[in-house]
Amino acid sequence: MSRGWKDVRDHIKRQILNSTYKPGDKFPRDKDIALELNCARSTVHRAMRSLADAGIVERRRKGGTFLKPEPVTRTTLSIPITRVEIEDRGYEYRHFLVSAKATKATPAIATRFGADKASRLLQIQALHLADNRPYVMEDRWISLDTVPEFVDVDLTQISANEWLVCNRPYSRCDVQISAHTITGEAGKFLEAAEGAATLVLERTTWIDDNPITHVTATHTPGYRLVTKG
Amino acid sequence: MSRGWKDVRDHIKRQILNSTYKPGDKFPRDKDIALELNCARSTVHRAMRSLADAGIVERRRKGGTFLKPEPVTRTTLSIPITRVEIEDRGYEYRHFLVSAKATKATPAIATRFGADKASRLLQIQALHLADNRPYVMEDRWISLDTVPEFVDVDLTQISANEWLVCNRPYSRCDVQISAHTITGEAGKFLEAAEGAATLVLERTTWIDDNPITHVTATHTPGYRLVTKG
DNA sequence: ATCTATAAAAAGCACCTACATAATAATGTC
DNA sequence: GACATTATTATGTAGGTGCTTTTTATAGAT
Repeated sequence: MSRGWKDVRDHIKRQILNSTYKPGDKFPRDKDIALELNCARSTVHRAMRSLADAGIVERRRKGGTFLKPEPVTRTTLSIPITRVEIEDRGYEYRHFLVSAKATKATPAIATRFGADKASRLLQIQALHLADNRPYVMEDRWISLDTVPEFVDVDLTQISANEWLVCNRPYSRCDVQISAHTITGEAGKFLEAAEGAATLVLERTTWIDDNPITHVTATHTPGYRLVTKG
Repeated sequence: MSRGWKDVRDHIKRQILNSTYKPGDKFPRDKDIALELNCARSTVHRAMRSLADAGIVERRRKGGTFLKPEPVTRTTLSIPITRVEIEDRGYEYRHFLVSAKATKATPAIATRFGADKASRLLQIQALHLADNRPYVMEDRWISLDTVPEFVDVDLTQISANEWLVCNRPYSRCDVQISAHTITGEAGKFLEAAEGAATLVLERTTWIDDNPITHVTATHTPGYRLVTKG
């Protein structure tokens, strides 16, 4: 009947499309689907897992496989190192360290990192430039408890962004995206008109339960974030 | 040595962490890693594929497996049906059809859909409300060539958003995120102050090579998009 | 009736074999 | 030397077997 796991996946997708299964419905057991399509259970398993990864289907041991009650659009956002992002667009990259100082956590940071883990912090402000024009301004907090060796990094040579991404793989990353009108200081550094809309990305990364860093990246007006999925 | 594919994955992750492999480096063949870790090639394959899916590693037939030259933060964005998003936040959902008319494609839409596929279009503007307060305004184009049955949908009963997501699974979806200051008409419907910053999500969905719909969703000021990964 | 232990069911995983596919390297031809 | 052909190689996939894990359902004990 069908040949590869992608065919099986597409077959099931098609059934979802023409309402053979409706949201919340239970699918037959992998074994039975395999029997029906004349393939191995592992092939159905592979197809179902890909559908589960895509958020289309939900699988539970013993329970079986269900069509997700409410379809969700799931897409992948790729955030490269800022230098790479700029160079990929064909611009010359430069970065500029605005300030770096050890400070006490603001309540917002303390909450985000966990009250007990927000000691020994470094706050860094930096500007990334594309062809000498402002591209993104970042306001970053770094946990020196988690990354003590960061104090030895020469931030005139490498940006905190690049050093951390390259040297501190993380196990978890939260991202928040919002829009703001530009405020005084950021506007000055970004050379943007007062009141312009900017896209702001906030990222927090963790290694196990230890916070590595939290960045608020304010982009120049007109910036677009593109995803593929 | 190791037991499951997750152990193999974590073993490799650990090696990446402590610079056993540096960006751009080539990994041994799956077979050799399997030999070294005393497990089956398929187990290594499973682990490597998960690392490839996560964007950490790159695999090429014949070529082998490489550590991605430039680490990329990859995160997943989930966009539920607007009704569900609003109800999940504990608000009462309502939607309001502003306008629906058959019109000619703008150059922007023609480019996006493909010049030859931008005939027979429907343009819809709708407002989604949470507890009777504006939540998001959508400006949508629908290809009636791809979705002819859409003309029979009663948009006072169900939003175009929900009908399409539930009835027209797509094979591809592009998302673009940007920030804009609110303009006259959208500002009126969203009851937002002139000049406020709004997060704008543009989505285009396709079934094979046929465009289904393109939406520009303008959110109320203060909206935050959250991802987990 | 309520809680608890046990059994059963379905997905998940590990391992194996065999073959397919695609990209590269080596070779031959002009 | 430039180009086409062929061989090689590492990943990708299909199929099969047998076991594990988790969760549900059931039977038993109080």
